[in-house]
Amino acid sequence: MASRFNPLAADARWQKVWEEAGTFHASDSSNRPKAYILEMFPYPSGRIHMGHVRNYTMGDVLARYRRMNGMEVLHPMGWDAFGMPAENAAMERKVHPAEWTRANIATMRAQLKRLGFALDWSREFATCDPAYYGHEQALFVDLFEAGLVYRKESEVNWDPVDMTVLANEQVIDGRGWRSGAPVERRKLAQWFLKITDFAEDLLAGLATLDQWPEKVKLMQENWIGRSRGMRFRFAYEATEPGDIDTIEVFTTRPDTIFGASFVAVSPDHPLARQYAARSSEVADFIARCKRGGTTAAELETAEKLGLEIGGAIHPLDPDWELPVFIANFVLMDYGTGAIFGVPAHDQRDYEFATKYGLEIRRVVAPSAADADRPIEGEAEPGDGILVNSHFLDGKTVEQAKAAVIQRAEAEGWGEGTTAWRLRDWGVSRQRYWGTPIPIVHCPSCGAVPVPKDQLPVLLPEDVTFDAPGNPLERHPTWKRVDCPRCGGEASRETETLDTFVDSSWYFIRFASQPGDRPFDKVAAEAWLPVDQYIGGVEHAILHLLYARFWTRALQRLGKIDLAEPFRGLFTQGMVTHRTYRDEAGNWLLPEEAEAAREAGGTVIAGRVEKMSKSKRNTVDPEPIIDQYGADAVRWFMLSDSPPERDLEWSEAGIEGAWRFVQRLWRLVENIGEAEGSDLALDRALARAIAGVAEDIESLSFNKAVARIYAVVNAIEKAPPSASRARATRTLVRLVAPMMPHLAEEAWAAMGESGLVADAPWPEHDPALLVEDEVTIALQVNGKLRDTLKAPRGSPREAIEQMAIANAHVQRILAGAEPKKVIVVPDRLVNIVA
RNA sequence: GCGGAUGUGGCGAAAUUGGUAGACGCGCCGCACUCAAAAUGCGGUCUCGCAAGAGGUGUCGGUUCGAGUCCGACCAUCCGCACCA
Repeated sequence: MASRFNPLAADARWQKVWEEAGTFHASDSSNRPKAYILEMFPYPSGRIHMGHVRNYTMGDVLARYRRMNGMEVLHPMGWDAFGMPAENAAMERKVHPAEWTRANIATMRAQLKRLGFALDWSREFATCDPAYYGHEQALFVDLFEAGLVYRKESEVNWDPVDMTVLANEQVIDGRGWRSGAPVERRKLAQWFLKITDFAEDLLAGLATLDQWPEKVKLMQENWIGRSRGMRFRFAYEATEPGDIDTIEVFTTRPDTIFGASFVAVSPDHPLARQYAARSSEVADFIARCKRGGTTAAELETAEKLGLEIGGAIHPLDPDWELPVFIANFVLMDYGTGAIFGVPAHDQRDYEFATKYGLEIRRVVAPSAADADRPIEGEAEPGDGILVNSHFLDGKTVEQAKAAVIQRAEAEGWGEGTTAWRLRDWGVSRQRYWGTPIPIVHCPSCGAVPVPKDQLPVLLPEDVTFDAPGNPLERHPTWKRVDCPRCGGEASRETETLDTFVDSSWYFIRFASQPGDRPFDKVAAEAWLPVDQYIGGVEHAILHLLYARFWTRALQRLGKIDLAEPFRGLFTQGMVTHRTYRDEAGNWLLPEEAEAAREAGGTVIAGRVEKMSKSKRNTVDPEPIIDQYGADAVRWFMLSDSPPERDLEWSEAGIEGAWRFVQRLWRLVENIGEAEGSDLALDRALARAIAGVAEDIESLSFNKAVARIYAVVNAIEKAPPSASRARATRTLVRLVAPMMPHLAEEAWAAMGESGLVADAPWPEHDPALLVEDEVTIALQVNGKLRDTLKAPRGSPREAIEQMAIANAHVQRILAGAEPKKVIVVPDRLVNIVA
C-alpha cells in the first residue's frame, strides 16, 4: 500500500548494485557504437558544490540515455589536482599540499558517489599523481624536441615587499594580497609553447565544430584575432651613431596613412630601452608605465601616458616629421610593438592626441564634400571615402588599403601581412604544487630536457611554506643535478607547469592509460574525440583553446590522429543563490540569515549571485542529499532553467522536486493493471517518448522535465486501462536517466527483470504522433479572433470559407469583402479587412 | 577599454524558429479531506474591465497580412580578458 520512496535506503542499495555489477564500466573491446561523454573534471577544493552537481547531473543523464540506446559509453571522472589553493592551504593551515589535496579528493569522491553518477571509476586519476604528470613531462619533452617550446622574457606581477610573483587573482586593486604593496610588472625568463604556430589551424578548425555553441566559436575567433594589415617602417632620426634608425609599425588601417599625427612605441620597445639606458627621465617614465598588474583590463583602462623622444619621417613625404612617443597603451606583444597614431579614426589615438595636443586630421569621410568637417567628441572608425590623402582621394577604405600596400611593396618600405592577437602560451609558474618542468640548466649545454628514462621528475615532499616565493627554489638539494648531456654540474628548472597543461590532455588519458607511455594511439583513437563535453562557459576560451592546441601539437608529432578533441561542446550556466547581509553589512550564510530572521534580527536580502565563498551564499549539497535523496537533487538541477542559463537554488525548488519524486512513486505503486485501450493516452505517451528523447539529445533537460510532468498529469487523469498501465511502466524508463535510483526501485517493484540502467529506451509508434484534427487560429488583421477545428490537411478553400463564415469575422467585416486572405495550412487564417 | 551573452506573469520558464504569447513547474488564492497540522486531491491565477473588449514579451523606431522571434538605435544586467580553476 501507499508507502513513501525512501531514498536514504534505496540510493545506497542501487549504487552498490551498479558498482558490483560493473554496470558503468566502459569496455575498450565492445563492438557496440561508442560514446564518450565528459564533464570538465573538478579541482579538489574541499567539498562538492552545486555547480559540480549540476554539471555532472547533465552529463550523467546523457550518458545513461546513450547506454539505453545501445551504446558503449565512456563516462570517466578524475581530478584537476594541481593549483594554488593547495599552497595557500599549506601556508594558512600548515598542511602539506599533497595531503590537503588527497583528503579533498577522498571527500569529494564520496560525495559524488552519493549522487549515483554512471561513472567508470576504474579510470579515475588525479593530475598530481606522478603516473600522470610523469607522462605529461614526457609529452613536454616531445614538444621541446619538436621545437614547440622556447624560453623568452615576459612580464609577471611582482610584489616588491614579498619579493614574489603574484597571480592576477592575488593582485587586489593594484596591490599584493598579502603585503598590500603596490604591484609592479617585472620581466622574467619563462617557458612558452608555440601556440601561435597553430593560429591558422585553430581558427580554421572552428568551422568544423558544428556541435559547438556559436558564441564560443565566436569568442575563440576573436581571441585568436586574425587581422590583415601592413607592416611598414618609419625612418627614425637617430641621435648617436649606431642607434636604432627605423621604427617598424603594424596597422590594420594602412588607408589612413595620411592621417598620421604621431608614432608611438611600447615601453618595452628596443627604442625605449635605448633611451632608458642613457636618460633617467625616460627610465623613470618607463618605470611609471610598469606600475600596476599585467591584466589586459588593467593595461587598457590605465590613463594614457606618453613621453616624446624624437621624430620620424613619413614614408610618403620626406618633409613630414612626426613626433615619436613612448606610450603605455602600446603593447609589445601585438604587431611590432609600435604604431602610428591616426586620431581622427581611432579612439585610443584620439584620446592620446587630445591629451598631448596633437593634430587630428580627417582622412575618411562619408563623401568628398565632408572632407573639411572637423572630428568632434570621438574618433570616426567607420567606413567611407578617402579625403585629404593625395593619391588615395576618392577611393573606398578597401581600395585605399590595397593601394597603400601595393605602393609600399613596390617601393620597399612596407608589406601586407597578417597579425594575430593570439600570443604564445606562457606555461612557467614559480610555484611548488604543479608538474615540474623537466628541464636541466647546464652552464655548458644550456637548457637540456630530462631524458625520458629519468622521468618522472618527482616533486620533493620535504618543502616549506613558511616564506613567500617558490619552495622548489629554496629546497636545499633538489635543484642540484648532473647534466644529462655532459654529466657536469647543473641545476633543475624550478618552475612548474601551468595547470592548464594538465587539463589539456586528461581526456586522452581517460581513454587509454598504459603504464609506460602517456596513452596508446589506437586505444585513444577508438574513443576520441569526446562526443559531448560539458562545462562552464568560463572555460570558453583558455582551457578549450589550450586543449585544442595540445591535441593538434600531438597530431603533428604523430602521437594521435586527431585534430579536434571535442566534437560536441555544451556550456552550462552557474548555480546562483540569494545573498544576505546583516545590518553591519556582513555577509550571512543562508542558514545564518534564517536563524537571524527567526530571532527577530534584521536581514537584508541582496541580489541573486553566483554561489561563492566570499558572498557566503553557498548551499552545501551533502545535507540536501541527506534530506531529499540524490534523485530529488538531480531532478531539481534539471528542472526549470535551461541548462545554458543560470539556475537559482531555492528551498521551494528542492521541495517541489521532492514532492514529484514521491508523486511518481505513488503512480507506480498504483499502477492499476486493467483492460482496454485509451487512444488519447497512447498518443500522449508516444509524444512523451519522442519528445523526451529529442530534448535529451539536444540537452534541453528543462523541456524534457516539462514533458514528463505533462505525461504524468495525463496518466494520473486517465481512467484505468491497459494503456494506462503500459504508460506507467514506460514512464519509469523515461525518467531513468534523471532519477536512476527511483527508476531501479520501481523497475524491481513492477517485477521487471534486470536493471533499468540496462533496459533499452522505449519505442513508440510514429503514427501516434500525428493528430487527425487540428486547431486553426483565426485572425483578422493579425489579431486573434477565434479558433477553428478542422481535419488535418483540409484544403485551403474549405478553411477560407469556414473563416469568412465565422461570426467574429462577419461582425468585423460588416458586410465588406476582405482585401486579402492568408491561409497557412493546418495553422491559421489571417483575413485582411 | 576590448570581446561574448542575457532581458517574456509575483518567480523559473515555454513558444513547432515569422503564424493562437505564457506550455510545464514554483508561489499564491479558494475548496475538499483532517479534532488539528503535514501530506494529498479538485478548481483558479498576465494586466485593466461586470461584460463586450482593450492592452501586453527591457525602451524607442522600422520591415511584414502577421514580430517574443527579423533590422536599427538605446537602456540594464551578467560572463571572459592570457598567472583563479
